[in-house]
Amino acid sequence: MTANDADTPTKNTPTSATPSNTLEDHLGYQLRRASSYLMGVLAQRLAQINLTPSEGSVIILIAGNERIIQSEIGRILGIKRANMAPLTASLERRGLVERQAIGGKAFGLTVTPSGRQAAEDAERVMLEHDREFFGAISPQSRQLLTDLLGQYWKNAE
Amino acid sequence: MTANDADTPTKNTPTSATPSNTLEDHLGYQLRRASSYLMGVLAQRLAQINLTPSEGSVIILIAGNERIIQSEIGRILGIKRANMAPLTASLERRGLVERQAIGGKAFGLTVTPSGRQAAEDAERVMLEHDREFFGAISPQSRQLLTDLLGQYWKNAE
DNA sequence: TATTGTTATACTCTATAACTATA
DNA sequence: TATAGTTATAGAGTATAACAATA
Repeated sequence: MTANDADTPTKNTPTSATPSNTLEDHLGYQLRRASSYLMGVLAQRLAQINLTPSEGSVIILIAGNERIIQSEIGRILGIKRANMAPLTASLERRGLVERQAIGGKAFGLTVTPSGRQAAEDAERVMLEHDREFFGAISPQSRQLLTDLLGQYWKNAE
Repeated sequence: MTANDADTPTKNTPTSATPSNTLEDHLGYQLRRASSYLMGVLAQRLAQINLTPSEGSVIILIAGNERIIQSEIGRILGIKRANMAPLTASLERRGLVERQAIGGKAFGLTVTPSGRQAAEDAERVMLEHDREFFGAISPQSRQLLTDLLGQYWKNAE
C-alpha cells in the first residue's frame, strides 16, 4: 500500500467522495429499507396507545371477527402459534380481550369495551399512517401495488 | 356454551367463512408482509453461505469501498454504531475483513481474499433473488418503484 | 467538542422443539 | 391423528445509555 493510493480514487475506492452502494439498485433492498422505515414510524405512533404493531394487528382482527381463535389469527397474520400465546396472554392481562371456551383446547377471543376502543384507536393510527405516506398515490396505482405486493406473500407458505 | 352459538354466523362473526381482515386494504400492511416474506427467503439463501442479511450488506459495501470506516457503513445501511461493533468484529474473527489504523479511534475496513469471495457470493445471491422476484417487472416500472420507495427512507432521519 | 468505537442491556419479532389436552 | 394451546429457548435486528480514545 502506497501513500498516493488514498489520493487516487478508483471505481472501487471513492475514499472521500460518497461511497458507492450497489445495493440501491436492488428492488428488494429498496423494499426492505422503505418497509423498515415506515414500520419504525408506525411503531412509534402505536406505542403512544401502548400497542406494538403486532398487538395492533391482532386486536383489530379480533374486533372484526368475534370469537376467532388464536391459531386462525396466526394463520392470517403470519404469526406462529408459539408466538401468539404470549401475545394474547398480554392482551387478556391488560383487559383488552376475553376468552370463551369453544371446544377442544380452543377458545374464542372477543374484545372488551376498552379492547374495542384500543382496536379503533389502532385502526385510526394505521389509516392515518397509510394516508400520510400513500395518500398521494392514485387509486389505480394503489390497486396495482396492492396486487403486486399481495402476490409475494399470499398463498406463499 | 350452547350448541347453536357456533352455528349462527353474524356480520362480525363469520365463524365458518373466511374471517375479514381490513388490514389488507392498507398499503403499509402489504409492504410489510411482502418485505417480510422476501427477506425470509433471502435470509435462508444467505445462510447457505454463512451470512445474515446484515452481514451480507456490510461485506458487499466494504468490498466496494476499501478502507471504509464502521460509522460510515452504519450511516449508509441504517445500522447504529453500537450494533455495527459486534457485526464487524464477527466478520474479522471469521477472517473476512481486516482493519487498518487510519487516525483517531477509526480504522479502515478491507476485505480479505476470502472476504471478497464472500462478498461476490452474497451479491450473486441477492441479484438472483432480485431477478427471481422482480425480473418480470418492466425497467420503467422498476425505476418508478425504486424512486417511490427511495423517497420514504432516503434523507429521512 | 465532536467523532469513533465499544460494552451492556432490553425489547420486538421470529423460529424450533417438546409437551398437554381434546376432537 | 390432527388441531389448539403452552412453555422454553435461541437468534436476528434494533434501541438507548454510558464510557474511552482521539482529532
